[in-house]
Amino acid sequence: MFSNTAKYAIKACLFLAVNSSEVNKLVIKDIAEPINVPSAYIAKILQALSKKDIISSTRGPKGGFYLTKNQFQTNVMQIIEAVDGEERLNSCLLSLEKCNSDNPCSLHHLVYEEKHKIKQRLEHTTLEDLRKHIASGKSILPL
Amino acid sequence: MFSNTAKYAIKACLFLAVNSSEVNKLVIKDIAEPINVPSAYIAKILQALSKKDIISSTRGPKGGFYLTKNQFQTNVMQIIEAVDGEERLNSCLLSLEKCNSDNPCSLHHLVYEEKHKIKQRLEHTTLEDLRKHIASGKSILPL
DNA sequence: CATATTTAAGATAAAAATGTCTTTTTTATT
DNA sequence: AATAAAAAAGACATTTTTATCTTAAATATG
Repeated sequence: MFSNTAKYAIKACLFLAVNSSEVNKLVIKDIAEPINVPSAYIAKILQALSKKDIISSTRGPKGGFYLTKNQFQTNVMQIIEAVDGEERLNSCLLSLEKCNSDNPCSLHHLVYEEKHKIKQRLEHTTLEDLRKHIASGKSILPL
Repeated sequence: MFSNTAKYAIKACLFLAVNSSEVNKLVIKDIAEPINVPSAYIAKILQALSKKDIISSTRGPKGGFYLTKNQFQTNVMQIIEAVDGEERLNSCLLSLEKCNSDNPCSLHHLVYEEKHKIKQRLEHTTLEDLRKHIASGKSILPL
């Protein structure tokens, strides 16, 4: 479905959404530990996310990672695609080059509809949505 | 979702379902080429599937791989689990150890229902079902 | 301006997944 | 019995993913 790296990326963004702001930046170590991802590795991922403008960072003392107001509106799919690329999530279950409803592979009908729904949900769910969800106790943060 | 190896395994089983029988065994080369998987690699996968009794094989001249009548009733999930293990498909999207509806990770509600449906379908779809589906032109074999 | 703190960048390493090659075992056929 | 055809088994190689380490650049603060 998606890579470990994508999971890590989502975890980190979510952690930022809950715990950071432009005036409360978080240093790598303070992200890596609670989300339980090796810090040198999450550093690389954050770097990539920052390059793609999904999160923000500033260097030096008092620096760190954080989300701008706009970045709270990033949806989960954007995070996944930023690290995994478009291909991965859209590829056919049997790796048929051109698998679609007109030319379906043998598993197409088993998953198409649900996969589509999941994708829609990921696209329509923003970090802010998830943050609220956690704030109201509907899901848990422990990562 | 699942590994490349699992895709290959499904392709190979499906190809056997359509093209082989106890009296018409297929040699590795005749499976590898049409499904477009390196023959030494699919050989290893077939070996593993055979060990788990998902497909059958006999050695020597006139030998090869095939499905017994019972084996046509194998469902897709069984094939996936045979090569990927139970863990992979069931693991939480954010790798929470114990993620369930009582203790949901932040993405749980976005995917749970659909993922469950997909799993059910994979469990309820047998090679024989897929074979019929292809025979009646509802999906295509080219793999 | 010097220093300390922090991310950025780049190089390297380890592990896992994918792929290949060689030898052994089984078995049908002559 | 000898031979040839096939899978089984095991060793090895490559690629991709995951992880680490080191150095450079930026920046706040005294």
